[in-house]
Amino acid sequence: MTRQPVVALIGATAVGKTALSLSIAEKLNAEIISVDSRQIYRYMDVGTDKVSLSVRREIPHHMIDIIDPDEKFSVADFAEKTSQTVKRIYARKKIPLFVGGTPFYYNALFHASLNSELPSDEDVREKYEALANSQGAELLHMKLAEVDPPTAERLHKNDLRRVTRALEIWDLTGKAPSQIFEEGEKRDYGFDVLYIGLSRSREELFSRIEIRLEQEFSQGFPEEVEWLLKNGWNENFNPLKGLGYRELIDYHRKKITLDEALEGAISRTKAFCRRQQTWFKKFSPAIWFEMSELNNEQEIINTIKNHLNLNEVNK
RNA sequence: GGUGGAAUGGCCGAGUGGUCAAUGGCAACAGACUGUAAAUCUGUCGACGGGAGUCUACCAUGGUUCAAAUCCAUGUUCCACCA
Repeated sequence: MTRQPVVALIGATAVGKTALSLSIAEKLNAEIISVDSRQIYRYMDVGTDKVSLSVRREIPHHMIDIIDPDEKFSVADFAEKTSQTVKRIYARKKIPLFVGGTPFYYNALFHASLNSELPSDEDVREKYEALANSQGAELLHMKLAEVDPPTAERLHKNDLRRVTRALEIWDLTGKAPSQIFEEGEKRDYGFDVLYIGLSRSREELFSRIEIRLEQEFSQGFPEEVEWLLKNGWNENFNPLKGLGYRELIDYHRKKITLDEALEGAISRTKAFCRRQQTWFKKFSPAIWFEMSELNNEQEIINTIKNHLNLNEVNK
């Protein structure tokens, strides 16, 4: 199978992916595919730092504004839909440029990390969640240890999310997840990625996070959340548990002040930034560029062209 | 000037004679991750050491005691109330 060479711009939140991606997309006549688990949702614009509509008219962006905050959407949905999008972009004789900070999604799309067949059922999941609520997380973990010792061993008993999901899979298939993962076929989309990693010092990243959130808070983020609440969305829907959204919901409920909300959003975003870096460290092949060094854009573009075999054409 | 209260590890804060290198939270750092992933979860967190352990620590100094973050005295700083 010949693999399709593609390029993805990765890096922690606030490193400067977006600005650079626009410039690169313009020069390469590329279309951007957002790899961002929150920009997927409509009506969440300020807090997710979406590119403006007017810019998106100039440079097409995909995987943004595709569903409402209460709709179900999984990594598998993302990977599936995205791979279709890539085909359409190529059909148009343009280049896809992946940009975003959701490592989990990259993992599914480029590293064949997902099983082809893996069922999911809301009701079954809720059954186990309810069990955990009434009987405690430990009991659930013990139950998992009975049906799938390796997975129970791997998962901490407090990690209810994963323990529940493992039991859900077992319940629906009658097989141990560990066995399915080992033997089952993986979803491979046939890409050959090169990661262009953008880096900055922690210190710099943290200060950029602060600045960005302060701006968002003064430029409509609180109002955006107020609007979402008025229209029936709340923290029961996962996307509204995101950075800043959760805090601003508390603010609108008068549980905390606006300053406290900002502070909370900042510190949670910093923690997220660290988590992203933990993932990205392991992404390969990757070439890292230090963003505080100016004028490495041409070098990045050359690297991209090289991977996509666009270089020799003009020479 | 008087009276009362408080000073704890980077920060907040619990602890009132031994089981205290000191609960908890925050921050910081490291990590896990198969359809919720901006979610969810874990570990480290006084210094030195692989560890057993050793040392230095609860404002300062002195004291009581076999033993003090905890009790006493004095001092320093801060807060509240009264003048």
